[in-house]
Amino acid sequence: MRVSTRLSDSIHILAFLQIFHGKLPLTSENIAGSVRTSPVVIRRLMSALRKGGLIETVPGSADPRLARPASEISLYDIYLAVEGSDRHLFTIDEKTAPECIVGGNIQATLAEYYHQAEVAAQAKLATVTLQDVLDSILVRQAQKEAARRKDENK
Amino acid sequence: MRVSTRLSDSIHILAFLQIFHGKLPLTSENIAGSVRTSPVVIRRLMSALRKGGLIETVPGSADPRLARPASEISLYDIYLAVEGSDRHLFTIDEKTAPECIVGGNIQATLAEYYHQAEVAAQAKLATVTLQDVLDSILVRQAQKEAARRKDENK
DNA sequence: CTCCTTGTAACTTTTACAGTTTCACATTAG
DNA sequence: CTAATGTGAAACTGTAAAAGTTACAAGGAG
Repeated sequence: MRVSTRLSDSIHILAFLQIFHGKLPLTSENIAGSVRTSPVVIRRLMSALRKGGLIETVPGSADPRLARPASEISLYDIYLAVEGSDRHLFTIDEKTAPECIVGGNIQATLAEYYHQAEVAAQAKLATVTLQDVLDSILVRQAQKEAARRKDENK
Repeated sequence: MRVSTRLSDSIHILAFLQIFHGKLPLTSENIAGSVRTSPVVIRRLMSALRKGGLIETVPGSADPRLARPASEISLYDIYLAVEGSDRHLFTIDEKTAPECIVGGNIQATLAEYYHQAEVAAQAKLATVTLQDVLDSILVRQAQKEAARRKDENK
Protein backbone atom coordinates (compact mmCIF):
# COMPACT_ATOMS: atom_id res chain seq x y z
CA MET A 1 0.00 0.00 0.00
CA ARG A 2 1.55 3.23 -1.11
CA VAL A 3 -0.17 5.88 0.96
CA SER A 4 -0.04 9.59 0.37
CA THR A 5 1.29 12.01 2.98
CA ARG A 6 -1.27 14.58 1.89
CA LEU A 7 -3.20 14.52 5.14
CA SER A 8 -0.03 14.71 7.24
CA ASP A 9 1.38 17.55 5.21
CA SER A 10 -1.91 19.45 5.16
CA ILE A 11 -2.23 19.32 8.93
CA HIS A 12 1.37 20.51 9.06
CA ILE A 13 0.57 23.45 6.81
CA LEU A 14 -2.43 24.54 8.84
CA ALA A 15 -0.52 24.25 12.11
CA PHE A 16 2.31 26.24 10.59
CA LEU A 17 -0.03 29.00 9.46
CA GLN A 18 -1.50 29.34 12.90
CA ILE A 19 1.77 29.26 14.86
CA PHE A 20 3.78 31.56 12.62
CA HIS A 21 1.05 33.98 11.58
CA GLY A 22 2.47 37.48 12.02
CA LYS A 23 5.93 36.16 12.87
CA LEU A 24 7.11 34.99 9.47
CA PRO A 25 6.05 35.74 5.91
CA LEU A 26 3.81 32.76 5.17
CA THR A 27 5.13 32.06 1.69
CA SER A 28 4.79 28.66 0.16
CA GLU A 29 8.59 28.58 0.25
CA ASN A 30 8.81 29.09 4.02
CA ILE A 31 6.15 26.46 4.63
CA ALA A 32 7.94 24.10 2.25
CA GLY A 33 11.08 24.54 4.36
CA SER A 34 9.32 23.13 7.42
CA VAL A 35 7.58 20.31 5.56
CA ARG A 36 10.79 19.64 3.59
CA THR A 37 9.17 19.56 0.20
CA SER A 38 8.85 21.87 -2.78
CA PRO A 39 6.77 25.08 -2.75
CA VAL A 40 4.64 23.72 -5.59
CA VAL A 41 3.56 20.75 -3.52
CA ILE A 42 2.54 23.14 -0.75
CA ARG A 43 0.56 25.27 -3.19
CA ARG A 44 -1.22 22.23 -4.53
CA LEU A 45 -2.28 21.19 -1.05
CA MET A 46 -3.27 24.75 -0.16
CA SER A 47 -5.35 24.89 -3.30
CA ALA A 48 -7.29 21.87 -2.05
CA LEU A 49 -7.61 23.39 1.42
CA ARG A 50 -8.93 26.60 -0.10
CA LYS A 51 -11.46 24.76 -2.25
CA GLY A 52 -12.48 22.84 0.87
CA GLY A 53 -13.21 26.13 2.62
CA LEU A 54 -10.56 25.69 5.31
CA ILE A 55 -8.27 28.60 4.42
CA GLU A 56 -8.46 31.91 2.60
CA THR A 57 -5.66 33.14 0.38
CA VAL A 58 -4.95 36.17 -1.80
CA PRO A 59 -2.94 35.58 -4.99
CA GLY A 60 0.39 37.39 -4.81
CA SER A 61 0.03 38.06 -1.09
CA ALA A 62 1.93 35.81 1.28
CA ASP A 63 -0.67 35.88 3.99
CA PRO A 64 -2.99 32.87 3.98
CA ARG A 65 -5.19 32.39 7.03
CA LEU A 66 -7.64 29.88 8.48
CA ALA A 67 -11.20 30.40 7.31
CA ARG A 68 -12.48 29.53 10.79
CA PRO A 69 -11.05 28.94 14.29
CA ALA A 70 -8.67 26.01 14.73
CA SER A 71 -11.05 24.52 17.28
CA GLU A 72 -13.69 24.23 14.55
CA ILE A 73 -11.53 22.37 12.05
CA SER A 74 -11.40 18.60 12.57
CA LEU A 75 -8.83 16.26 11.09
CA TYR A 76 -11.70 14.70 9.17
CA ASP A 77 -12.49 18.08 7.58
CA ILE A 78 -8.89 18.23 6.41
CA TYR A 79 -9.00 14.64 5.22
CA LEU A 80 -12.09 15.37 3.13
CA ALA A 81 -10.55 18.51 1.65
CA VAL A 82 -7.31 16.91 0.49
CA GLU A 83 -8.23 13.26 -0.08
CA GLY A 84 -11.85 13.61 -1.11
CA SER A 85 -14.83 11.50 -0.17
CA ASP A 86 -14.19 8.83 -2.78
CA ARG A 87 -10.83 7.88 -1.27
CA HIS A 88 -10.97 4.58 0.55
CA LEU A 89 -8.84 3.11 3.31
CA PHE A 90 -9.42 -0.39 1.99
CA THR A 91 -9.56 -1.44 -1.64
CA ILE A 92 -11.92 -3.95 -3.18
CA ASP A 93 -10.74 -6.05 -6.09
CA GLU A 94 -13.25 -5.04 -8.79
CA LYS A 95 -12.39 -7.62 -11.41
CA THR A 96 -13.50 -10.88 -9.76
CA ALA A 97 -15.43 -13.39 -11.86
CA PRO A 98 -19.15 -12.44 -11.75
CA GLU A 99 -20.31 -15.94 -12.72
CA CYS A 100 -18.82 -17.43 -9.53
CA ILE A 101 -20.86 -17.46 -6.33
CA VAL A 102 -17.95 -15.94 -4.44
CA GLY A 103 -16.63 -13.62 -7.15
CA GLY A 104 -20.11 -12.37 -7.97
CA ASN A 105 -21.11 -11.42 -4.45
CA ILE A 106 -17.96 -10.60 -2.53
CA GLN A 107 -17.64 -7.05 -3.76
CA ALA A 108 -20.96 -5.88 -2.39
CA THR A 109 -20.35 -7.83 0.80
CA LEU A 110 -16.93 -6.37 1.46
CA ALA A 111 -18.10 -2.88 0.51
CA GLU A 112 -20.49 -3.03 3.43
CA TYR A 113 -17.95 -4.25 6.00
CA TYR A 114 -15.16 -2.01 4.76
CA HIS A 115 -17.50 0.96 4.93
CA GLN A 116 -18.22 0.27 8.59
CA ALA A 117 -14.50 0.19 9.40
CA GLU A 118 -13.87 3.38 7.47
CA VAL A 119 -16.68 5.20 9.20
CA ALA A 120 -15.22 4.16 12.55
CA ALA A 121 -11.83 5.61 11.62
CA GLN A 122 -13.37 8.78 10.20
CA ALA A 123 -15.43 9.27 13.35
CA LYS A 124 -12.22 9.17 15.39
CA LEU A 125 -10.59 11.73 13.12
CA ALA A 126 -13.66 13.93 13.44
CA THR A 127 -13.19 14.13 17.21
CA VAL A 128 -9.73 15.66 16.89
CA THR A 129 -9.45 19.35 16.00
CA LEU A 130 -6.59 21.38 14.64
CA GLN A 131 -6.53 23.12 18.01
CA ASP A 132 -5.86 19.76 19.71
CA VAL A 133 -2.94 19.24 17.33
CA LEU A 134 -1.59 22.73 18.08
CA ASP A 135 -1.86 22.12 21.81
CA SER A 136 -0.04 18.80 21.50
CA ILE A 137 2.73 20.37 19.46
CA LEU A 138 3.24 23.19 21.97
CA VAL A 139 3.22 20.80 24.93
CA ARG A 140 5.79 18.56 23.27
CA GLN A 141 7.96 21.54 22.47
CA ALA A 142 7.80 22.75 26.10
CA GLN A 143 8.77 19.28 27.31
CA LYS A 144 11.74 19.22 24.95
CA GLU A 145 12.94 22.57 26.21
CA ALA A 146 12.50 21.58 29.87
CA ALA A 147 14.50 18.40 29.25
CA ARG A 148 17.23 20.38 27.52
CA ARG A 149 17.54 22.87 30.39
CA LYS A 150 17.70 20.05 32.92
CA ASP A 151 20.40 18.42 30.85
CA GLU A 152 22.46 21.60 30.74
CA ASN A 153 22.30 22.13 34.51
CA LYS A 154 23.45 18.77 35.70
CA MET B 1 -2.63 5.83 -3.47
CA ARG B 2 -1.90 2.52 -5.04
CA VAL B 3 -3.60 0.31 -2.53
CA SER B 4 -3.19 -3.40 -2.42
CA THR B 5 -6.14 -5.71 -2.92
CA ARG B 6 -4.44 -8.31 -0.73
CA LEU B 7 -7.07 -8.22 2.01
CA SER B 8 -9.93 -8.39 -0.49
CA ASP B 9 -8.36 -11.23 -2.42
CA SER B 10 -7.44 -13.15 0.73
CA ILE B 11 -10.99 -13.03 2.04
CA HIS B 12 -12.07 -14.17 -1.40
CA ILE B 13 -9.68 -17.14 -1.26
CA LEU B 14 -10.83 -18.24 2.18
CA ALA B 15 -14.49 -17.95 1.22
CA PHE B 16 -13.80 -19.92 -1.94
CA LEU B 17 -12.08 -22.70 0.01
CA GLN B 18 -15.00 -23.02 2.35
CA ILE B 19 -17.75 -22.92 -0.27
CA PHE B 20 -16.15 -25.21 -2.83
CA HIS B 21 -14.42 -27.66 -0.50
CA GLY B 22 -15.23 -31.17 -1.78
CA LYS B 23 -16.98 -29.80 -4.88
CA LEU B 24 -14.02 -28.62 -6.91
CA PRO B 25 -10.30 -29.39 -6.87
CA LEU B 26 -8.97 -26.44 -4.87
CA THR B 27 -5.98 -25.74 -7.08
CA SER B 28 -4.44 -22.30 -7.18
CA GLU B 29 -5.55 -22.22 -10.80
CA ASN B 30 -9.22 -22.74 -9.99
CA ILE B 31 -9.10 -20.12 -7.27
CA ALA B 32 -7.29 -17.74 -9.61
CA GLY B 33 -10.17 -18.16 -12.06
CA SER B 34 -12.62 -16.76 -9.54
CA VAL B 35 -10.37 -13.95 -8.34
CA ARG B 36 -9.32 -13.23 -11.95
CA THR B 37 -5.62 -13.15 -11.30
CA SER B 38 -2.68 -15.47 -11.81
CA PRO B 39 -2.17 -18.69 -9.85
CA VAL B 40 1.14 -17.38 -8.51
CA VAL B 41 -0.56 -14.40 -6.90
CA ILE B 42 -2.95 -16.81 -5.21
CA ARG B 43 -0.11 -19.01 -3.99
CA ARG B 44 1.71 -15.99 -2.59
CA LEU B 45 -1.35 -14.91 -0.63
CA MET B 46 -1.96 -18.47 0.55
CA SER B 47 1.63 -18.61 1.72
CA ALA B 48 0.95 -15.59 3.94
CA LEU B 49 -2.30 -17.11 5.18
CA ARG B 50 -0.48 -20.33 6.03
CA LYS B 51 2.27 -18.49 7.91
CA GLY B 52 -0.46 -16.59 9.74
CA GLY B 53 -1.96 -19.87 10.89
CA LEU B 54 -5.26 -19.42 9.06
CA ILE B 55 -5.03 -22.31 6.62
CA GLU B 56 -3.23 -25.62 6.33
CA THR B 57 -1.82 -26.87 3.05
CA VAL B 58 0.14 -29.84 1.79
CA PRO B 59 2.71 -29.11 -0.92
CA GLY B 60 1.75 -30.84 -4.16
CA SER B 61 -1.73 -31.63 -2.92
CA ALA B 62 -4.61 -29.45 -4.05
CA ASP B 63 -6.56 -29.58 -0.84
CA PRO B 64 -5.99 -26.58 1.41
CA ARG B 65 -8.35 -26.10 4.34
CA LEU B 66 -9.10 -23.61 7.08
CA ALA B 67 -7.02 -24.14 10.22
CA ARG B 68 -10.03 -23.28 12.38
CA PRO B 69 -13.78 -22.69 11.92
CA ALA B 70 -14.85 -19.75 9.77
CA SER B 71 -16.66 -18.29 12.76
CA GLU B 72 -13.32 -18.00 14.55
CA ILE B 73 -11.48 -16.12 11.82
CA SER B 74 -12.04 -12.37 11.85
CA LEU B 75 -11.30 -10.00 9.00
CA TYR B 76 -8.68 -8.44 11.24
CA ASP B 77 -6.94 -11.82 11.58
CA ILE B 78 -6.77 -11.97 7.79
CA TYR B 79 -5.58 -8.36 7.59
CA LEU B 80 -2.77 -9.12 10.02
CA ALA B 81 -1.74 -12.24 8.11
CA VAL B 82 -1.47 -10.63 4.69
CA GLU B 83 -0.67 -6.99 5.45
CA GLY B 84 1.29 -7.33 8.67
CA SER B 85 1.17 -5.27 11.83
CA ASP B 86 3.49 -2.55 10.59
CA ARG B 87 1.13 -1.60 7.78
CA HIS B 88 -0.63 1.68 8.42
CA LEU B 89 -3.87 3.14 7.11
CA PHE B 90 -2.48 6.67 7.38
CA THR B 91 1.04 7.75 6.57
CA ILE B 92 3.12 10.29 8.44
CA ASP B 93 5.59 12.41 6.51
CA GLU B 94 8.88 11.42 8.20
CA LYS B 95 11.15 14.03 6.70
CA THR B 96 9.83 17.27 8.20
CA ALA B 97 12.35 19.81 9.51
CA PRO B 98 13.26 18.86 13.11
CA GLU B 99 14.45 22.37 13.97
CA CYS B 100 10.98 23.81 13.39
CA ILE B 101 8.44 23.81 16.21
CA VAL B 102 5.86 22.29 13.91
CA GLY B 103 8.13 19.99 11.92
CA GLY B 104 9.86 18.74 15.05
CA ASN B 105 6.74 17.77 16.95
CA ILE B 106 4.05 16.95 14.44
CA GLN B 107 5.18 13.40 13.79
CA ALA B 108 4.75 12.22 17.36
CA THR B 109 1.50 14.16 17.62
CA LEU B 110 -0.04 12.68 14.50
CA ALA B 111 1.23 9.20 15.36
CA GLU B 112 -0.97 9.32 18.44
CA TYR B 113 -4.12 10.52 16.68
CA TYR B 114 -3.65 8.29 13.66
CA HIS B 115 -3.17 5.31 15.93
CA GLN B 116 -6.52 5.96 17.59
CA ALA B 117 -8.27 6.06 14.21
CA GLU B 118 -6.55 2.88 13.05
CA VAL B 119 -7.46 1.02 16.20
CA ALA B 120 -11.09 2.03 15.69
CA ALA B 121 -11.07 0.62 12.16
CA GLN B 122 -9.27 -2.55 13.21
CA ALA B 123 -11.75 -3.08 16.03
CA LYS B 124 -14.56 -2.98 13.49
CA LEU B 125 -12.80 -5.50 11.28
CA ALA B 126 -12.27 -7.72 14.30
CA THR B 127 -16.02 -7.93 14.87
CA VAL B 128 -16.65 -9.42 11.43
CA THR B 129 -15.87 -13.10 10.89
CA LEU B 130 -15.32 -15.12 7.76
CA GLN B 131 -18.59 -16.87 8.59
CA ASP B 132 -20.39 -13.50 8.41
CA VAL B 133 -18.90 -12.96 4.98
CA LEU B 134 -19.96 -16.44 3.86
CA ASP B 135 -23.49 -15.85 5.12
CA SER B 136 -23.67 -12.51 3.30
CA ILE B 137 -22.45 -14.06 0.08
CA LEU B 138 -25.01 -16.87 0.24
CA VAL B 139 -27.84 -14.48 1.05
CA ARG B 140 -26.94 -12.22 -1.83
CA GLN B 141 -26.75 -15.19 -4.17
CA ALA B 142 -30.17 -16.40 -3.04
CA GLN B 143 -31.63 -12.93 -3.62
CA LYS B 144 -30.16 -12.83 -7.11
CA GLU B 145 -31.68 -16.20 -7.96
CA ALA B 146 -35.08 -15.22 -6.55
CA ALA B 147 -35.03 -12.03 -8.61
CA ARG B 148 -34.08 -13.98 -11.72
CA ARG B 149 -36.92 -16.48 -11.26
CA LYS B 150 -39.42 -13.70 -10.71
CA ASP B 151 -38.16 -12.04 -13.84
CA GLU B 152 -38.61 -15.20 -15.88
CA ASN B 153 -42.18 -15.76 -14.70
CA LYS B 154 -43.64 -12.39 -15.48
C1' DC C 1 7.67 -43.42 -13.35
C1' DT C 2 4.68 -39.70 -15.01
C1' DC C 3 1.77 -35.91 -14.44
C1' DC C 4 0.05 -32.33 -11.78
C1' DT C 5 0.54 -29.20 -8.05
C1' DT C 6 2.74 -26.35 -4.61
C1' DG C 7 6.16 -23.03 -3.02
C1' DT C 8 9.40 -19.54 -4.02
C1' DA C 9 12.68 -16.59 -6.30
C1' DA C 10 13.73 -13.33 -9.97
C1' DC C 11 12.08 -10.36 -13.25
C1' DT C 12 8.84 -7.12 -15.80
C1' DT C 13 4.88 -4.15 -16.03
C1' DT C 14 1.72 -0.97 -14.17
C1' DT C 15 0.29 2.89 -11.62
C1' DA C 16 -0.29 6.43 -8.07
C1' DC C 17 2.03 9.80 -5.93
C1' DA C 18 5.95 13.05 -5.15
C1' DG C 19 8.47 16.33 -7.12
C1' DT C 20 10.00 19.52 -11.12
C1' DT C 21 9.49 22.75 -14.70
C1' DT C 22 7.22 26.34 -16.70
C1' DC C 23 4.20 30.11 -17.43
C1' DA C 24 0.43 33.41 -16.71
C1' DC C 25 -1.29 36.50 -13.43
C1' DA C 26 -1.75 39.26 -8.80
C1' DT C 27 0.32 42.18 -5.26
C1' DT C 28 3.55 45.22 -3.17
C1' DA C 29 7.53 48.37 -2.83
C1' DG C 30 10.23 51.87 -4.82
C1' DC D 1 5.17 52.54 -14.14
C1' DT D 2 8.15 48.71 -13.23
C1' DA D 3 10.80 45.37 -10.85
C1' DA D 4 10.56 41.89 -7.45
C1' DT D 5 8.01 38.54 -5.23
C1' DG D 6 4.48 35.33 -4.83
C1' DT D 7 0.31 32.54 -6.20
C1' DG D 8 -2.34 29.21 -9.27
C1' DA D 9 -2.32 25.75 -12.53
C1' DA D 10 -0.88 22.61 -16.17
C1' DA D 11 2.34 19.30 -18.14
C1' DC D 12 6.03 16.42 -17.43
C1' DT D 13 9.48 13.28 -15.03
C1' DG D 14 11.03 10.16 -11.37
C1' DT D 15 10.17 6.64 -8.04
C1' DA D 16 8.49 3.00 -5.25
C1' DA D 17 4.91 -0.46 -4.29
C1' DA D 18 2.10 -3.86 -5.96
C1' DA D 19 0.42 -6.82 -9.64
C1' DG D 20 1.56 -9.94 -12.81
C1' DT D 21 4.93 -13.23 -15.35
C1' DT D 22 8.35 -16.71 -15.95
C1' DA D 23 10.95 -20.36 -14.32
C1' DC D 24 12.05 -24.15 -11.56
C1' DA D 25 12.81 -27.31 -7.58
C1' DA D 26 10.32 -30.45 -4.82
C1' DG D 27 6.14 -32.80 -3.03
C1' DG D 28 1.89 -35.98 -3.79
C1' DA D 29 -1.43 -39.05 -6.71
C1' DG D 30 -2.33 -42.43 -9.99
